[in-house]
Amino acid sequence: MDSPTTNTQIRSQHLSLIQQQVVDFFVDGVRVLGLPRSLGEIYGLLFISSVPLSLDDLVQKLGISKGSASQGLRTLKSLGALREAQNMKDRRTYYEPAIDLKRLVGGFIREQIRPHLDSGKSKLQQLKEANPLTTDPTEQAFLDERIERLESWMKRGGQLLPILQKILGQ
Amino acid sequence: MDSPTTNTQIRSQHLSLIQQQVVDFFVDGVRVLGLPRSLGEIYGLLFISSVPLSLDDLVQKLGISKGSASQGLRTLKSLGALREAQNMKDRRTYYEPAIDLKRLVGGFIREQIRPHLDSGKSKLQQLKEANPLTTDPTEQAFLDERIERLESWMKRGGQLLPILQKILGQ
DNA sequence: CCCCTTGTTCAAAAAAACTTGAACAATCCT
DNA sequence: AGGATTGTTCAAGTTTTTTTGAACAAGGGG
Repeated sequence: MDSPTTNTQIRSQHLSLIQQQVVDFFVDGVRVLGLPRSLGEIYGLLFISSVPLSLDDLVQKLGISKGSASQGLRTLKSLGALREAQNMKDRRTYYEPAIDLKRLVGGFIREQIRPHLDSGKSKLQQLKEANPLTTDPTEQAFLDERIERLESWMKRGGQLLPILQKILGQ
Repeated sequence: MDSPTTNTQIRSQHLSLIQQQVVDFFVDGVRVLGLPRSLGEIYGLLFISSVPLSLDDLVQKLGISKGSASQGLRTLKSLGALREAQNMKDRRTYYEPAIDLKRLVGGFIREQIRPHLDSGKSKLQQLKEANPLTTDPTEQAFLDERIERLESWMKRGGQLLPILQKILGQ
């Protein structure tokens, strides 16, 4: 609910201007999607790094806590937004961003949208079952009409997702 | 970032079961869209009311404050999600929900998505201008490639919106 | 005019969301 | 095994967002 000009204060001295700008860009981006800023910071920095980064790299360069970095990485993993790069020298895990839109959009839909759509559908189902039949006929007709409209909205939402993926996925 | 099973406690004794369920449904719905719950409550109650409601009706039935109702109505107006019904008897304003998806989706895109897309595009522009040319050639090529990718994402986002509206609008 | 009703504003309170950091687990290395 | 390194967990702290409510504007109507 805040404006897109809301600003982003810098929490780290360790980033170049370009890195800082890209991180900001993604911080805004994830905010639109309703995800916490740390996800945007992490993904943004990975996105603009030519080499994979470890958890510690993220902590140091972004100035965030280990806890945040760990949880952020976990969420990004679950969204399919990262790859683990194979660790050569040391036993740390290094991360690279997934950069194909299809994968990113797919993960977001799977993790963030589908569950809500599904829970919506089940609520709607309950709602239909609870619809009482006790009001007067005009009111009843009104309720039925509105509930039907909700169903049609949900159905359309369901149809939309595959189309979305198709359009955005290459 | 919370699960779809997060629950919604009832703040009002004045709603029928079906009304309560529809309100809940929309509370969840607006949450997905990143809007405050009061918007969902207000829109939900209007949606399932066969007669237009006034600000005071909303305050009483939903058990929310006048301030919340007033601001919620304002935001819903700006989203094109309401109509003001013409007040016959008294001088209150009565509200009805806009129920065609095209209008709702259009308003949401106009008010919530476009501004972010635009601000993203301008950030990206700045970013291109700031791109330093001071790093080594390999790194430079990498940065250019990534920035180009961001541009292509934004472009695709821009193309998507009209398609979305087309699909959802009837 | 003055009062009463309706609605808006915005600072402060409350709630929700996110981040931190210290304790803990897991695993590697000698 | 013991110590060191890497990563996870989660209660408590912080920040952000939302809601409240009291003061205020607007506009009848008597």
